[in-house]
Amino acid sequence: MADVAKLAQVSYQTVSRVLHDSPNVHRDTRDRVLAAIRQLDYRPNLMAQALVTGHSKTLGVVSFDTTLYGPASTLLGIEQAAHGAGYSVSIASLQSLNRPSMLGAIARLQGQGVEGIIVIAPQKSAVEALLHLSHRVPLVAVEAGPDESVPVVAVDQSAGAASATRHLLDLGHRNVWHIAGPPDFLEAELRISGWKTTLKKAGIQPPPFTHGDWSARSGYEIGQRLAKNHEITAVFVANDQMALGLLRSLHEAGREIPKEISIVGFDDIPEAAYFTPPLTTIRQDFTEAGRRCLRLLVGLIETGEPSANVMVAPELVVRSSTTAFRR
Amino acid sequence: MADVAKLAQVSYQTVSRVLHDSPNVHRDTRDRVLAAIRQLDYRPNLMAQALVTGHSKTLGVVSFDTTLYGPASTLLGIEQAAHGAGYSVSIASLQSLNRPSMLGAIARLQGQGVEGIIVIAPQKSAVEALLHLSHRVPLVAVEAGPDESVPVVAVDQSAGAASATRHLLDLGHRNVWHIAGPPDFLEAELRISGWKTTLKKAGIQPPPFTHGDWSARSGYEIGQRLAKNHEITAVFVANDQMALGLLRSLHEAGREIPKEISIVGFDDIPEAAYFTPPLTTIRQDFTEAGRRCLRLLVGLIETGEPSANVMVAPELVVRSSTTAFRR
DNA sequence: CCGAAAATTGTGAGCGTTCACAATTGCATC
DNA sequence: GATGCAATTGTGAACGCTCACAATTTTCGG
Repeated sequence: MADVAKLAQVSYQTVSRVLHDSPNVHRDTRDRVLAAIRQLDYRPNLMAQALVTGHSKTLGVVSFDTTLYGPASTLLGIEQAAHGAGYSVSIASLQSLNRPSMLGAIARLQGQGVEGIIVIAPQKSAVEALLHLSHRVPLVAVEAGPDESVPVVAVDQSAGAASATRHLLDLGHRNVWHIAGPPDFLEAELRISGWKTTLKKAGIQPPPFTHGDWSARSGYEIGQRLAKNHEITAVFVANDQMALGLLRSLHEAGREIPKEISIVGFDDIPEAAYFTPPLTTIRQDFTEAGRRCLRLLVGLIETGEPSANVMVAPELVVRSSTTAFRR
Repeated sequence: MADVAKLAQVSYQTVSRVLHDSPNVHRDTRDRVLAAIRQLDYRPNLMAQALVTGHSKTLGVVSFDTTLYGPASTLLGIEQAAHGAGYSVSIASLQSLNRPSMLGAIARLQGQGVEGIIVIAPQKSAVEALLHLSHRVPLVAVEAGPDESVPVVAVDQSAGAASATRHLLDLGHRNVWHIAGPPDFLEAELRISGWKTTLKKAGIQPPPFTHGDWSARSGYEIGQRLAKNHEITAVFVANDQMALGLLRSLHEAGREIPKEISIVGFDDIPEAAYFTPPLTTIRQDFTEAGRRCLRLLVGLIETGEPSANVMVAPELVVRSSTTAFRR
């Protein structure tokens, strides 16, 4: 900066003024400084800036497995929105889901001087760890349930599950079976409850269900068991990958989809439309959720405290894996 | 830090010494300082540290679409390895693939004070933009081809394509068709050349091929055309998503897989084993590639200049989408 | 053409840390 | 008991920037 000042024959302060386009600097001076900046290809040192102002303009994202479509898309949404809002994004991925790991990741980010943190880790154990934070940082969580202490952006899982179930019921199915996500996941729980509630409202006793682990493999294995039960005409699966596995095991068992069994997934991953058969599913707009998260967090940072939790509505996408039940 | 010094009745310098466990500090003093640090829950300000040392211990990752399985896994590998090496990771995603966008992302990261940058953007246009960097930063690219000017970590695409093709040939197929990736992608090009070379070596004239865009949709559309050609008995598809689309269109056209047509994909995404039928494919270890990248970059940063490019070997995974050709 | 307000520019200090020294202490040696 | 050397601790300056204020110049009503 001193070099620029020298070249433009002004003080370093004036350079700083030009950089922040403060109003009280003469046109000529500004032009001279700007020229010097360009000539020297000067770029302000953000670290120094952050040191003195106390604002790093950096956000942290803690996540568990960014390999999955959902978290990856959310991260993308966050990054894009952050860039738009003038923030940069630092990531810290969790190796395991215990409290020390979560606290460690957050501490790491704080040490880096982030101004706020977004947590993408929808496991109950992860959310619980958030309640034991010593240092107060602005923090927003994705899909962390309606907890009082942490602001949250979430897709309305329960509504999504309900509309999946209702869709199947509307098609004439007498009952809807369910393959759930892992018990530790809030989303899994909410989808179970949306499914159960819808069935009960229709006067139907929810059949037993099994927990998968989100993977196609687990859907496949659970499917092998379900395939033996010839009462089943409709299954709501808690995510598209497990639905894929289910599709495969039913196919192997010689059951025709959707003629014999209708299936609804959840997420609408890009591949879902090309499964055999194309999967009816519930679309979640992960990227939008990421953007909302960011807006919430920036609000928290810049205006102070409060902000209402945000709910993103999911949407039923009907394809060929569901059809009317003919007795 | 001053507070800690006061509480421990030493100078700030001594606190700094304890923090960096320099050898020449008395046991008692060290204990006193450590106690003070704990009592005040003091954490050094990394920004200040970075400002004075010039080392931010931060790396940047530029990527185009972290929503895809490959880049997402690579990013995960990078982050984990970075954490292990004491670096943190900042991300910048490209909105589009032109040079200004790439240069902007890099500039943004540099402004943040990153010590090195990893680029995950295997498009030719992206790689080309890297050659026009003004500021010299340690930089490593993933899958950027054997370019002289940028160190690269890559999976041996050509070898992977060759082993896919050879596998099909070994099964007795007289020819192997190909669905390629988008022309702008180096990986797509290398897979084409691996495929062509293998065919030619076997004395076979490579049939015409089509470019898809990696998506299941494009595989589906190309498949609809291929389905009409009854000469085809084997197809090597440049990625698993397009293979999924192909599977679907062939299925719709009533062609049986693998009885009538054998198919090999590329990537081995987690879902590939549960396609109908389970997909024979070439596994790439993206996470490992990410780790290697990081090692390369840290080497570049810490030791100075050189370091050989790294090749990661892909691996053929045989499942049920391929079978011996019976004339 | 004077004085005051406005516009423009410059100066000193400090953000939290490390570096390069300088200063002090302890302890064994002669 | 003086001498020297290692071990330990402290001091000033600097990293690149912004803040608060002071100093200077310009502008303009009367």
